Amino acid sequence: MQDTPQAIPEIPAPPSAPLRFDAVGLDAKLVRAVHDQGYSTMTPIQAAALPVVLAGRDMMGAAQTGTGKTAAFSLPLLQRMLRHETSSASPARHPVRALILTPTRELADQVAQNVAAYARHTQLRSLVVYGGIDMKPQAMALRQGVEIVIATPGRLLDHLQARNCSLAQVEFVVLDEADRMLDIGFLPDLQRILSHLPKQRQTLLFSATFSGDIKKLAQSYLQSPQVIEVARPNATATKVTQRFIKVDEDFKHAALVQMVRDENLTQAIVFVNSKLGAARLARALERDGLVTAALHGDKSQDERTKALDAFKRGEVHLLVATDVAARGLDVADLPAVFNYDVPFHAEDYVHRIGRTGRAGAEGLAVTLVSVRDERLIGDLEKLLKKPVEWAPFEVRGLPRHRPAFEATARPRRDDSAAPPRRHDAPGAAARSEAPAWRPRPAPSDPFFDQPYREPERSEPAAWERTVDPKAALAQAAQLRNRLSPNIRTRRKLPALFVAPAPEMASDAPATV
DNA sequence: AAAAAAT
Repeated sequence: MQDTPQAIPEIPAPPSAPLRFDAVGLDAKLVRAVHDQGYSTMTPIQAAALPVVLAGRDMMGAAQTGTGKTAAFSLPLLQRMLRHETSSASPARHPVRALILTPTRELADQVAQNVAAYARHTQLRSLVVYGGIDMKPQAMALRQGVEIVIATPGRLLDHLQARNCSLAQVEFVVLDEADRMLDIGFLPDLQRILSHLPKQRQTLLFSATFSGDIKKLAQSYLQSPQVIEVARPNATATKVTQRFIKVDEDFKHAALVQMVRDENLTQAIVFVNSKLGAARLARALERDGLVTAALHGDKSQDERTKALDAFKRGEVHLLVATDVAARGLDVADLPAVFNYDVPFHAEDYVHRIGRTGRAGAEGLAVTLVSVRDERLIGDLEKLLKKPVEWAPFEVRGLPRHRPAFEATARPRRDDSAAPPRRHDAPGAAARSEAPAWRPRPAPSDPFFDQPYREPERSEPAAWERTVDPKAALAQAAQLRNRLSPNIRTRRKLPALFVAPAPEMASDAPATV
């Protein structure tokens, strides 16, 4: 492993005029496919990654979400594969030559669709492989022979064990959302997969976030990699308006509904931290006249697919999801994201809010912070390298519903001894003038006491290339605003109607 | 603390 790789290919400086796909030596078949998708000029990450991948270099690419990472690796990868394109029908002539791994099934599907679109005019075949669905069709397709496999780790290992495919001929590996793929939960599977691959190969890592630790770990899987960072690493998209509001845990539901109404939102993803929480919240929100769907790992794959498709078609107002939906998912024109819970890992915040404000569009990200979420805010500020700005917010009236679990909650063992819980009687709470959000004495609270300190940022190494973030964003915005690939016409939603609860008739804020 | 990914 070397620290200072030689023979660094020339990377184009941030182009003053956007670089066109037909002006960078890509095969005409690929250019045609790109044009079919409605693209003509490259985003900065695409312009930067292309020559590196074409030169056969390993690379680590960090770029904001929604800036075209998938095309950034698939196009040059396809280009390289085309040099040895074969049209033989024999499976032996169609070994798996490229492997793309993703952390969720939905993302695998999405990447596969993009790859297939870019490869449509070539002889190269691609296949997506993941769990939760019948293995047989996948096995048959693998045995027929495919050059490109897009997969989640578990099912791929299954196929390897069943000898449905060999990875001995793989020339290219891509880890999408690489930092997630390298985290402790995925690492064992990943290592087993990588052990099937030849040492001699090209490895590409992509993500919007790379923590320092992961960067170090990643080095051991890469050979003298080129690191490409477009915009500040770990940065959140600047087109997304971020709003943090303080709200009592019991009033989050009401706050969410109120904001959806006030902002006239047609759609939003609502992120929660647990699968059970997602299911409960989705159900509870239905009672407010909102069409919701839950998306989490306890659902069957069929349900997951249906939920996401319905949301993408615009038939669902609110998609209540766990972090299964945090990364990579491209929902066209999504106006807003809510963090009903503050994510456990700060990077996930970046990924979550990256679902909105994509392709240069405006987006709104609202994070609901209760007392129990507060300690996570510190981590977030460290990652964002600035203190969060609290937006003023008041819940008008009172929550219409008790938390869903109230109805079925079993009495606690020592229920008689326990002090009455406030959410047992939300109405009573207000009548007795209990505050919805209890402002705590800020000066004495250690959370607010800590002076904000700018985290140290090491200078990027000489071989790191940083593209001007402003130019990058402007370019991406301009590009994707004009062209809208893969955007299906959205069915018109019925006008958003949230039945006002009797308690909400009053505009008097519940806050004291 | 949680979620994801194989069944």
